[in-house]
Amino acid sequence: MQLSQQLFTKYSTGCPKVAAFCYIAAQLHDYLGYMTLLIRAEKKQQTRQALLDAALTLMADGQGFSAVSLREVTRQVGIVPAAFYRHFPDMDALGLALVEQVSSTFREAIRLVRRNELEQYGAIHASVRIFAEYVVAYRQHFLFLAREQYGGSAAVRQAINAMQRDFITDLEADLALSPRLSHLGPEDYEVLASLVVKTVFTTLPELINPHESHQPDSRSPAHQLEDKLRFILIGAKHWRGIKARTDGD
Amino acid sequence: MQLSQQLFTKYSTGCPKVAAFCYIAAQLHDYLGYMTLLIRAEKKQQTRQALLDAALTLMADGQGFSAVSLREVTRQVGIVPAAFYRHFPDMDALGLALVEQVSSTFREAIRLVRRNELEQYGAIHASVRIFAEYVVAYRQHFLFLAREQYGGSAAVRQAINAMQRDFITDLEADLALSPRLSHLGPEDYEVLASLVVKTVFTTLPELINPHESHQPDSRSPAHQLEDKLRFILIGAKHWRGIKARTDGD
DNA sequence: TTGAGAAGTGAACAAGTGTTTACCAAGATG
DNA sequence: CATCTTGGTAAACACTTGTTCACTTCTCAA
Repeated sequence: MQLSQQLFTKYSTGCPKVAAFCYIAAQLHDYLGYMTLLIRAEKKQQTRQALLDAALTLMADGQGFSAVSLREVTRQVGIVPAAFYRHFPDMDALGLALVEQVSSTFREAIRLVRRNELEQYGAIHASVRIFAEYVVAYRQHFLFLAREQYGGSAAVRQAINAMQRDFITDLEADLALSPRLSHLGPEDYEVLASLVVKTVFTTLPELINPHESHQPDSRSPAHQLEDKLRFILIGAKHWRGIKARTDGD
Repeated sequence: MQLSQQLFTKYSTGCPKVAAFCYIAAQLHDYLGYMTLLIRAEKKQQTRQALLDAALTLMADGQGFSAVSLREVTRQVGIVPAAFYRHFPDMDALGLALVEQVSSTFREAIRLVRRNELEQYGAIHASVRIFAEYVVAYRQHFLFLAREQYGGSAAVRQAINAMQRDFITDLEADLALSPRLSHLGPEDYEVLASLVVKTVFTTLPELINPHESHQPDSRSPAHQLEDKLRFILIGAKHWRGIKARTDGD
């Protein structure tokens, strides 16, 4: 590392014993934990990430993002409140960074589900299972998403909504390619995609806390989500356009 | 009113003139504005209601319930912070009272929709229209519901979830009576009811703020909700039980 | 090697918060 | 009539909050 070499060259004065000592000291220095070994840019980003994680952790106790104070976050990270401003101008800015980060893990989840769909097309069961596992693995991220989609901070809320709309648009394009749904009109795709995405979003809390909202006599949250998507897609398959309005449902 | 009658009987000593005067005085008393005319119990309840309304009003500016402070609420009502404790032990208690109140206006909305359903069965269009109008009329209530269903206060969140489950149970029983859906299993009813209720809940923000989340090129929120419910119910009609799982959707 | 720049410090600031206490005026009650 | 009850008051309490400022280190590059 750079630091160890600096130390090494700084104190090596020709004396081989001192040189050897310095070498060992430098080696030691290299393994003393991140606070001492990182170059500035890395260290800064690490602190920034620690701030983001701290915010998520504090939210996990049940409170919303807007109830998490700047000081709490810095306290959790172990820096002084003023240092916060070296990374974000605002708690809102931190919230937006959080949205960005969380939305990318959501995208990754979708990518995983899609890859599965390509292998064995149409398996809702497998898709939901993969998605549910991913949600559990990234609990905090999805908890943030679920809680703040209608939450207190207007900026965060809007950002999440924008992200959701992106997902809807993507899914819309996807659905339009399906030969099974070629009988739908362009506006039907949009509504259908919105329905699917919002159904997934509302199921997030149940997927995250299966114990909290799950009654023993009913199906598991993942199983319920499966069935819900099935209801929707069967409905789409039998959709007959504008006429269905008076079909009697 | 009770007070006027009290006054009337209290000072009516047999003399007709006094009786007449007291009657007029009592009448006058009834119309002198709420600060001076109410008996204690009524006045207390009125202040209590003012506290509840104030909380809703403060939330309408965009912040979540848990971000509304006790002092803000009392300030808005015009009483001193300490007086809050004459009505609620806690802000959480106020939140729970709010849930109760809001849930009863939701019940009223459902009652209206149901009555319409009886008149002309199966008209999703009319049902959604009635519901949407009601939502707009009681903006603040439904905003509270939409925002706090996953919001910051754990107590409020749980109360709303319990309420939602009640709705789901009711709808479940309703669906089970429909001859069009007699091919569904008992667990299917539950999932279907949950899907419908949650779809309605997630659409609340769009119904409340049509301008905020509505893109000009797509259908109106109410129209979208109609179509979503139609997708779901058509799916239910063509549901073929457990076999549908491998039907290829 | 020196100097600029930036992450983090520590103390101070004016607000705002929830809660408690003693007190008052007025309705309810005997 | 006097007495108790109670909704509301005023002031104080011990905190916490966001933001600022001058400061110390320590990096990195010239």
